[in-house]
Amino acid sequence: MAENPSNPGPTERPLHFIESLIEADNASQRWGLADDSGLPRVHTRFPPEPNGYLHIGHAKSICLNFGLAKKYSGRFNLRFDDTNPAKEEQEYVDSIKRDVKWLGGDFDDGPNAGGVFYASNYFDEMYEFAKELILKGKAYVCELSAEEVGKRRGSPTVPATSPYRDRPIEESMRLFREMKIGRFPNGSKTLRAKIDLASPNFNLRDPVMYRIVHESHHNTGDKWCLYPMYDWAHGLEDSLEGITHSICTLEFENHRPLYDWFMNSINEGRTPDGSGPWGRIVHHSQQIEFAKLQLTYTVLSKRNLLRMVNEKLVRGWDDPRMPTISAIRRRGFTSRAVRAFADEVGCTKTESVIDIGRLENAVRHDLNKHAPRTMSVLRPLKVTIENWPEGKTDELDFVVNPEDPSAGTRKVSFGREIYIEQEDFMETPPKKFFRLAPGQEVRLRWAYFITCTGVEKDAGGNIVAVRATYDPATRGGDAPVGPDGKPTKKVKGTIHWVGAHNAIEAEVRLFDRLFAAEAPGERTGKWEDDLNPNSLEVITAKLDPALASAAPGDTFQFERLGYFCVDPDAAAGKLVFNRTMTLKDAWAKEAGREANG
RNA sequence: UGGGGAUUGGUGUAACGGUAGCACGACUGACUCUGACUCAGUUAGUCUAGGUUCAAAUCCUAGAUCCCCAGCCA
Repeated sequence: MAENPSNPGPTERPLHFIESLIEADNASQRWGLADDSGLPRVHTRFPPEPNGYLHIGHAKSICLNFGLAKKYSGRFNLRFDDTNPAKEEQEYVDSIKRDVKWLGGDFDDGPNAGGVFYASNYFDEMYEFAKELILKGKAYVCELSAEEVGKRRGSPTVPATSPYRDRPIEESMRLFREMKIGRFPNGSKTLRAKIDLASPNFNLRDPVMYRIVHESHHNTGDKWCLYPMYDWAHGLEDSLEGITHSICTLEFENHRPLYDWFMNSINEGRTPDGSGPWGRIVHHSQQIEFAKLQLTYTVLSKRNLLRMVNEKLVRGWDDPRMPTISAIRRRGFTSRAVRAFADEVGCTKTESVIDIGRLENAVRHDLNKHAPRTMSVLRPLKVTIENWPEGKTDELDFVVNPEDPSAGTRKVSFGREIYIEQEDFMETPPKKFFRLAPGQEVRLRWAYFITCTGVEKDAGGNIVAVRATYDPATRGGDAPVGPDGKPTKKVKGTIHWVGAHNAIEAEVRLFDRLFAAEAPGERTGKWEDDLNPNSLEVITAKLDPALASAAPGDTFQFERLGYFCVDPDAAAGKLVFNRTMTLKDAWAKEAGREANG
């Protein structure tokens, strides 16, 4: 993760609203001082439910939460909010840990590590707190079925009802204990908070705190058949971990009154020194909501991503076309680029949709600085240099990364037969086409100037090969210098090439956006209708032989084409590359303009 | 027809009663052995209507539009 020291890093940007809030808290020492650093306490967390793979939207949250801990010398926890055994799996726990770590969220290592936690490890404490609420007359066991509760829910102006609301405390206590030891079937009873059945905020209409689920849990096994609901559990998790700023997305704004009600109810009757019947006051974190990330040309919901995987619309969770963290990692995005992107798009309460181009640019920007270059040809066209001797080769210097002088140079081998890109040749070129054409001279990068002398076609009239002559005075790609010290000739175009005598072949997977519409599903109501049929093209390319030793995950720029990385599918003797991202292409734009008049 | 939020160029995002700024995109141009990168310039905005004020994106009033909420999901 070492940044180039010559890179000044991200420029100063103004504080966003959460940072302002934290700085105000720090100034007033609202959360006290940390024992180790003596600095104002800042403790954040990322609390995923392990029921799916993390995606780029989660990345924004991870970068936000970890970034705040880092910025204010605080701590960052990874916490699995695993309160629903029916949906959660160990596979997801493992993938989430890997993805958070990859993004730089160092939850268990380094100065900001807070640790990894599981809501399910707090079930005993939560159970005790629940009994306290029953004792305080703030919770009761309800025997309405889910269906009946629905019917009795009321409307914005009509209150809800429950016939069990005023049952004696002792009775609720007895039933709650019996719920815990498995005496009742699923759905037969719940523990409900006694708040306000007439509240216009439905979350306060006596919400369920516990439901009975006879199902094995990935962490606690069969110890429990009683599972806490999100609203009840979440504030307690934050409290137990000493979280200062409990950051979540906008849809939880309506839940904040409930979050606070639970904490205030627990603290009712508690004292700072623990005197009195209920003990010491517990920590009450502040919930803060921000707008989650939305992207053009992208579907970002766990439910729909799961469908894409299950219905085999993609090859899996880590199909490089997916917006999951594991997919973009496989595709070759760097976590550095994702972090820069997350920082650039900011953090507000405005629900905005970010142009996917911003993410793509962040990746280009990062890889431009770091990716070694190669010359590789995706769609080969053979060129024979007629005035180059048969069998002779020439070893020429190639600059590994012009953006990074320390990367140095290496050799590339030139010969009588080479491959160039099909689209770098036109028999009848338009005006601003600076590449190879009959009678037209171009530079072969780092090699020689060549002039096209002829075209070979098959019976169908398709171009199958090209003939050319080279200028021996241009070795290395430099035009000869005249007596005045100036180049004697200039060419407008420089194209890449690879020697036919030593090129290696590899599978290359060309990805395009998974969706062809800016807002998938907007047109017909079904995002499936906007799937891009051309989101994957697999070709066999002619590569720079230096790539023969590349290992999975290695990233390169194929000059003039884009960034490519080795896919894990690669095996000994069988290279597979993913196209991470194309380069910007001003010529494509120009050519498109000409085509459209 | 209840409650909770939001609204500034094409897209994001600042400005917290005192010159509407920045980034991305787009468009020009410069540079270039990657039609890349980089650099310079241009473009374009305060949801609407009233009001307060010397002065309003900011304060007040009324309205408009969009998002969230009636899971024993999170």
